[in-house]
Amino acid sequence: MTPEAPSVRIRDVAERAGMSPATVSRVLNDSSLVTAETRERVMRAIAELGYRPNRVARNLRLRKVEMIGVVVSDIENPHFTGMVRTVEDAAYDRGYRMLLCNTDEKAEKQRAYLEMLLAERVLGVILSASNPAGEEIGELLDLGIPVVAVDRPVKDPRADSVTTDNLGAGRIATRHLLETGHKRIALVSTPEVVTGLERMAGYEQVMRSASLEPRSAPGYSRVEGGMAATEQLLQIDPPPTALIASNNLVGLGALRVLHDRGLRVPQDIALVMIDDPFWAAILDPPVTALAQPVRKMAECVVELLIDRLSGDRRESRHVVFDVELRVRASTARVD
Amino acid sequence: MTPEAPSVRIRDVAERAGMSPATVSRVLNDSSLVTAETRERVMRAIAELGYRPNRVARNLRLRKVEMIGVVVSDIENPHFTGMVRTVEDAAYDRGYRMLLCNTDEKAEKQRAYLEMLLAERVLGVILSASNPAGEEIGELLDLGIPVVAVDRPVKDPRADSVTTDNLGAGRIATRHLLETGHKRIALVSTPEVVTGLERMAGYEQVMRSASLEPRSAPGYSRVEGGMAATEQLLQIDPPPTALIASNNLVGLGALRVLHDRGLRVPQDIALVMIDDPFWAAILDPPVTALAQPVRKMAECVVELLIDRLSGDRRESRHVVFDVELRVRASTARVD
DNA sequence: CTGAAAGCGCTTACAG
DNA sequence: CTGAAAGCGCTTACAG
Repeated sequence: MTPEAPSVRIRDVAERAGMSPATVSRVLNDSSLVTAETRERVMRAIAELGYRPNRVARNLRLRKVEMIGVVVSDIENPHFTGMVRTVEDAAYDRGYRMLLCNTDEKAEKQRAYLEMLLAERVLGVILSASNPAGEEIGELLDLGIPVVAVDRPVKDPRADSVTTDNLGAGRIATRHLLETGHKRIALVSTPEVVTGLERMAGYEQVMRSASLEPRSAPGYSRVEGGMAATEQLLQIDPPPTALIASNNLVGLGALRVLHDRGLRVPQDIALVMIDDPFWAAILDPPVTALAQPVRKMAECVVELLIDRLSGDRRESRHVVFDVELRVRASTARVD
Repeated sequence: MTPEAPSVRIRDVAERAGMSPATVSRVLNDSSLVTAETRERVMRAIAELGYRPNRVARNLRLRKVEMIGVVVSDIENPHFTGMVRTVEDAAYDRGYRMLLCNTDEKAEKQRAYLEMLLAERVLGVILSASNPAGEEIGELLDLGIPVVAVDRPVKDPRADSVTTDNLGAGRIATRHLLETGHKRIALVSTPEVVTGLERMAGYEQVMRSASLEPRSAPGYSRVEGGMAATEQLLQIDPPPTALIASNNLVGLGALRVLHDRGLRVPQDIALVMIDDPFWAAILDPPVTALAQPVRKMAECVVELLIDRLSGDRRESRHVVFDVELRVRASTARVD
């Protein structure tokens, strides 16, 4: 490695080629008004010097950055991983790059990241909010940087949003279990996120209309949390005959505990999870799941963003996707 | 949204505060040589105008960007997801941001992304190479941007690397099955990546020393590929009594096919997978796995990078981690 | 078709 | 402690 790689600049290339920086810039930007011969000379100089344009300078000059910020609360949650992947794909095709931020469900980290994205003047932000009321969201919008909320809406009405019908998901899961003959149905909830609260509300509605008492314990969106909550719910006397897991991670935790306790699924206790990660169908036993159309949602998110970037849509859009019940062995009727 | 949010600049703040831009800059950068009163006035002006510093300009001026690039081949593969997450954490703590790039195992995408990272003049790059011989790697290093290869080494000797003992993994998996009494052991391979080739080599070595014929089919690192390869291996006459899956995704694919075919695991056929994703222990049945210390590896990667950034280590380092066999039901001895 | 010049929004060495 | 000035490395409107 050379001591201090003296970055070669456009000026150096210009000198070498016997041209002005303006001309070199034109060559680099495929301007049509440049002779084939000039282009040739410039290209040669570039190659000889190993010149690499500095995009930071370009970005400053053009006052824009071909980058979008993607802020999620847990990149390890397959739900978000799938989202991120789809967004990356779509963004790449359009020449945008992705700045990925993981907030760990912390308002403070969200704040820090959004401020950074704002300072970097990214083109747009896709946000699964840890703090839906964060002021930085408004500041981004003030600066003309579009924000698309995904999975969870944000407070600022100027942001677009793409969400799923979480209330519906909670209801469908509960109804499915009622129809399978269960009455003591408990919920491993994820109450620290709105989606979890909505799912819980759906569950409680259906339970109450069936004159049943809702019971839940918080799993906090992690495998370990799901385990602890399940342990707790199994203490209830008499214990539940069915569990609803509010997301895939707490679902996995729940299943692990059921296994550890030697409980058979679905004979001793049934299980439904909201979310349908790619490994749900191959668990022991395959788990009945409420699938969110993650791909479609991500595509919708990108479209909304692109739309804002290229056009001048003024009104905000809010798209809500339905979930789909996929019945598997974990809720098979036991006669 | 205002038509064209007229970004407020440091100069505007200076005017408002009756100060020079230099002073405002000093306040922003916590320079000690500024009066409390001046600071006060500047802060007020900032608040009144809703000023947000433009980092692109700052980056240009300082000729550095507090950002590191992370390039992986498949963000959806839990192996990389865990890696990315750990790296993000460590980077965040140190004030660096992460530009995440997904190459989809395509040399062309790798090239495009590395060029972008180079143009953006990121501080450093963490790379799980799709193309270990990519020229851009050398170009980054030429520019003084450190590169740490992870999971797969790269050709340029100036890059650091953090890998696992894949040859050993292939061997251990095979030996474990031999010890469990199997002879017809087949491999669902991932030959499009070096790690896969090494694992295969380990498998073949052990098979040959036991005078057994190695048999494998390529799963190309995806669930669907794993399914196809497994179908193929089951055609062999007589069929294998045990399978080794070269990574977690093809392992999941293999298991799915075994289920679909009504084959019992391990009674009809045993399964080991290299990689131990968080859901492996709860599959049907729990799958024996070779765990890579993903967390530790990621921490090591960050350390190597930081080390290069802060110090002036000249020689490159290459760290190799061992895998750990975790025996579960999928390879239980069947008597 | 090409160049000189201005400017994107910051920071900092140099004076005072 | 504060300011004027130069400069980070580009791009482009304006002349020619």
